[in-house]
Amino acid sequence: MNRSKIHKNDNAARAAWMYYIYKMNQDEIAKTMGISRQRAQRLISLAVNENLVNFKINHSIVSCQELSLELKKKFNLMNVDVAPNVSNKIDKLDGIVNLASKTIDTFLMAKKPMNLIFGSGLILSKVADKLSPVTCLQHKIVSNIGNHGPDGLEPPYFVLGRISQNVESNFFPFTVPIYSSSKEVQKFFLNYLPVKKTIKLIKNFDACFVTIGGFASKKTAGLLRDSLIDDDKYHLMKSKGVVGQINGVCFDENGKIVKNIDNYIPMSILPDANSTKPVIAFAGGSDRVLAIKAALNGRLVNGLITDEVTAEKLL
Amino acid sequence: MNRSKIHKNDNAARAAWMYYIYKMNQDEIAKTMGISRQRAQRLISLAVNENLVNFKINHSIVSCQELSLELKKKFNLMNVDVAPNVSNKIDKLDGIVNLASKTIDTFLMAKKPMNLIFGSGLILSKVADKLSPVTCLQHKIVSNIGNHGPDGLEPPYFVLGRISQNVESNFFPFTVPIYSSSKEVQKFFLNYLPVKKTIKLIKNFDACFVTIGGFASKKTAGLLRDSLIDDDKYHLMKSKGVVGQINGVCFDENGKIVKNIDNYIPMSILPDANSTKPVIAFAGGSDRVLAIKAALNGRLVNGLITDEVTAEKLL
DNA sequence: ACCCAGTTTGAGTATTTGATCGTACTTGAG
DNA sequence: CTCAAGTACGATCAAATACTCAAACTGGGT
Repeated sequence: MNRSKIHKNDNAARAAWMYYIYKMNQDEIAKTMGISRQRAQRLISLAVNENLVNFKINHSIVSCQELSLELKKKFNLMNVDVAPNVSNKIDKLDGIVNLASKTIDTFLMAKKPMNLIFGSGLILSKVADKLSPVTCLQHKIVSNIGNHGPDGLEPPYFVLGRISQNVESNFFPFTVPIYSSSKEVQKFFLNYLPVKKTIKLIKNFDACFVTIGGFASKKTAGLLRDSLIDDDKYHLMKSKGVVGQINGVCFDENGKIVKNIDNYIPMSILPDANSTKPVIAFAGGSDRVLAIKAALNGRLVNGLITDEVTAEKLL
Repeated sequence: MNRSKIHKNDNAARAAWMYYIYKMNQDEIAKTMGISRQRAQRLISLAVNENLVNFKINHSIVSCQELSLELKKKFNLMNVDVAPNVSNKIDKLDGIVNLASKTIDTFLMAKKPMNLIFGSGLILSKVADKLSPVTCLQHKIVSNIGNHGPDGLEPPYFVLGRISQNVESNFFPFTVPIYSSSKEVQKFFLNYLPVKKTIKLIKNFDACFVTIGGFASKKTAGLLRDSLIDDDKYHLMKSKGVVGQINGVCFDENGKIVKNIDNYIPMSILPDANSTKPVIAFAGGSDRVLAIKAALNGRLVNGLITDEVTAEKLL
């Protein structure tokens, strides 16, 4: 962040204080700051867009709270949050994203140094964009999914880069392919010193955040949609019982990892099932219910942030 | 909170979600919830009034942060927060109140059971009104200032009662007069079993929140204004070097407690000076600078939440 | 069943906010 | 220094939001 941006954000934050805390209107703010009303308006909306303002709803809506308690009990989870649902016109993910970013914010605020592991996925990248700007040099922020696809391309949702837009910390990308097609390539990377060091960080994680990808149909399978795999591989995987994936690691309806898929060796290092450290999934949508349920049953994750409709379907 | 209020708040929270998180407008919200637009508007403003919505500004305004660091250093404090200043038309206390309520919220959210001690004063009572509604039966919320004035009246800012409007917890009022005019009365209360028990809780505090009252002039001296003392006593106190008070306990410019004021034995139990536990004062206003400085110098408190102008004057 | 006091409701209206657009200013390359 | 591209600005207008008030609805008491 450069000096002028800090200065601008400073003014934006001040305007936001006046607007949201002191409940002044834009005219008054403009007068106090000696600027035009429009400028005040723009500062306020800048503050909101830059995530300088956080809206937190304190009241746990009864139905959401009930759902979250039931989910906690049924799947023996540490951490469940359910965002209330809304008309289907609105992107449901916004609610999950909001709760998720708050959860991550609290981890980032912690004084105790931690290794925080981030996977990949649409929701996670949206969450990354919504994190509050903070400096937390005490932590290490590590990716546990490769940073290039089969053809060398950056994968569609490169979460670490987005986090670093808002958060000042120490970032460790995972410099391997998302999956490798041969044991030789896999072996090379696993023995490559920088990678070995990152893997050590990942294995010593304090909290891990992932999304869960569905596999129900061609349209809803993220791996396929993002051209990380082709049609043939998709069908092969389906025939082996794959119902979902986390970071490209595929699992069946019991949440057991499906290995031995020809030419597909996912390189992501996931926490072991039944971890005692928080492994929190952000996921929702009816096309993912099966995948989420499988991941919970297999105890691949022990925390979930989802939306009301998905929560109901999981029960 | 009765059932119908919970139900109403539920709807209010839902509307607030849609408004502040999903960024829907009132028309859309009304349609989704099947209510009129006006009703949607009322639900949103209800949510705000009932503190169901929290506005948090993430960006630490550079000048405020600098002030807070300087204060921390100069007075060797654990905890300083400075609210940005604003036109003098607006009540400056709002900023302090906002930061203060957030600080207290985090204490209330803590899982670890604590004895949280609350004093008295205008700011504290405003803070109490702004606390987020939570249930925290793990804590004990204790008053360390008497609950009746010299003539038996409830003192003007009865903080505990206000807290209990928002917070579900275990409350322990301090059932003594604010001050007693004779050693006999003092003795009686100090030996009265229920009071003894409360004193034990107070002495075992985990965090203590107070305001600092000024003494600069007749108009600004809270004790006098609230008719807890009369003119004669005010002048007597001034002549003994009193510059401020916390919970009615008077101190001089070095923060030393002034005792031996005829017929005035304050009954409040304050933490010892130099406490290692957080003792946080919420105070601002130019008429209190002297009092605040004295309290900080005497290490009667080790944390301060104030506003920009006051912070500057303290340095 | 009826009444009354206190709420709640929605239509109408005033105020506030957000978006558009042409102009002015800033910046950086040549 | 000049020009082009991009950015910021404020006037104006459309949209959204907050307020007011009279009518309708409560529900507790007779």
